[in-house]
Amino acid sequence: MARRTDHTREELREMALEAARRAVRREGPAGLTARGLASAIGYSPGTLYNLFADLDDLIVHLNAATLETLEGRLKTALAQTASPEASAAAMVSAYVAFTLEEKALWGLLFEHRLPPGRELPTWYQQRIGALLGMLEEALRPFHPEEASRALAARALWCGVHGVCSLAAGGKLASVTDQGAAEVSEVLLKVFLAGLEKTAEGHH
Amino acid sequence: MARRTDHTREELREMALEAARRAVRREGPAGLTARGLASAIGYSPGTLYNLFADLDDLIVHLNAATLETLEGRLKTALAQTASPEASAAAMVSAYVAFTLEEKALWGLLFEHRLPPGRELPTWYQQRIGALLGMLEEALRPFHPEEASRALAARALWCGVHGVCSLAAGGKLASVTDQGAAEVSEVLLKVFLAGLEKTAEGHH
DNA sequence: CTAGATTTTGAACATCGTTCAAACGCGAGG
DNA sequence: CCTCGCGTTTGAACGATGTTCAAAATCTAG
Repeated sequence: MARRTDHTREELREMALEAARRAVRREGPAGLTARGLASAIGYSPGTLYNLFADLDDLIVHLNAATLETLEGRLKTALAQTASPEASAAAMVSAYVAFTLEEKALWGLLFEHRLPPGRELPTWYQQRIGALLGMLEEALRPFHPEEASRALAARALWCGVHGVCSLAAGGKLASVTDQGAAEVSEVLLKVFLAGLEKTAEGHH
Repeated sequence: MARRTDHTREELREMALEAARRAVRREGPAGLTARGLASAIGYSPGTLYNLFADLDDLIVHLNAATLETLEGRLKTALAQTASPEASAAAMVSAYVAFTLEEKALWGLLFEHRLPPGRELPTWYQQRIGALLGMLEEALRPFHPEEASRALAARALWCGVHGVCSLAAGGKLASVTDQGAAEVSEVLLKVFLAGLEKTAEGHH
């Protein structure tokens, strides 16, 4: 048993990741089992360990793909807008929409913890940084000061992330899932209003 | 072996929860094992299942205690302030401080997911509602309109929660942990400024 | 066609949550 | 003071988990 030419190594990795995606979507993170994934792609558990160091490594790659998808969504959302207000609103609503659409994958992306001692790859952190950069750019018209804009962007992004985090976990209690859009919209509007006000104050 | 009078049932539950606390603090959620907890309190694994339905049930009770502690922190923070600005700031900084102080417990509180089908107890949701109520009350001077204040409070709380969530997970990237305080402070200030501005606009 | 290189396997190990019949110790009734 | 019974505690057992690795199987080069 050693079918060499059934699939490329890269194909196998992709198949495993897709199987993982399906499992997470269907049963949550608990559905991610080595044996389950292996049988889903028609291989034995041991083969998975030729493709990835271990399940944590597989999850990191899955998360990277999710992050890439999210990045794409934000980019297209941004491309279809004209005014600065619309850009910011589009980014936020795209972020929220993606979260609600892919609750489980999004949850895995931000809640997966590596065992202590292991660090996230640097390109991973860089991707998150890129997301922040996009938001920071969208915030430029509202906050001309170069120095503190990064901090403001980070604050706003954290805020929206918090809404998504609670919504995805079903911990917004009495608020429906639809409510996540409303809450984030309020957060954005009030925050932008605050930015403008403080900008006025500095002139 | 059936030492009846060693400890009350309630004492046992408390011992188990305290052992769980220590384990989570030391090794994260992964450190929570039935056998580990049992040996930590000097009993056998089976005994744990006389005290709690299962590990998920134990975690829910642990989270309830954590939530209670957090609630207490916010209350005392609130009691030591005079002005509305100080109240809001005190609540936010108390929330952030608790998060950084108890990263693992806080993470367990918000990131633990029950297996699908099981719901969180209602008193649990009510406690979260109480937290929101405190913040909403602190926001009263900034946002007189009764109707939308709840939404504003929720939005702000989600925002602060997002900062904490990313900070506790070490996903604020280049920002140090100390940065969580700064980010949340910016979020609060800008948000409050925005609230005042919109309030002005409505009169 | 053969031999070397590589991929794949699946049994094995340790550990996990959870169950439950049996063993045990304490308090009440004689 | 003894005994009986009830409730507590145990720990072996079961199924499932992640992970390893020697052996088996297949492909490719010569």
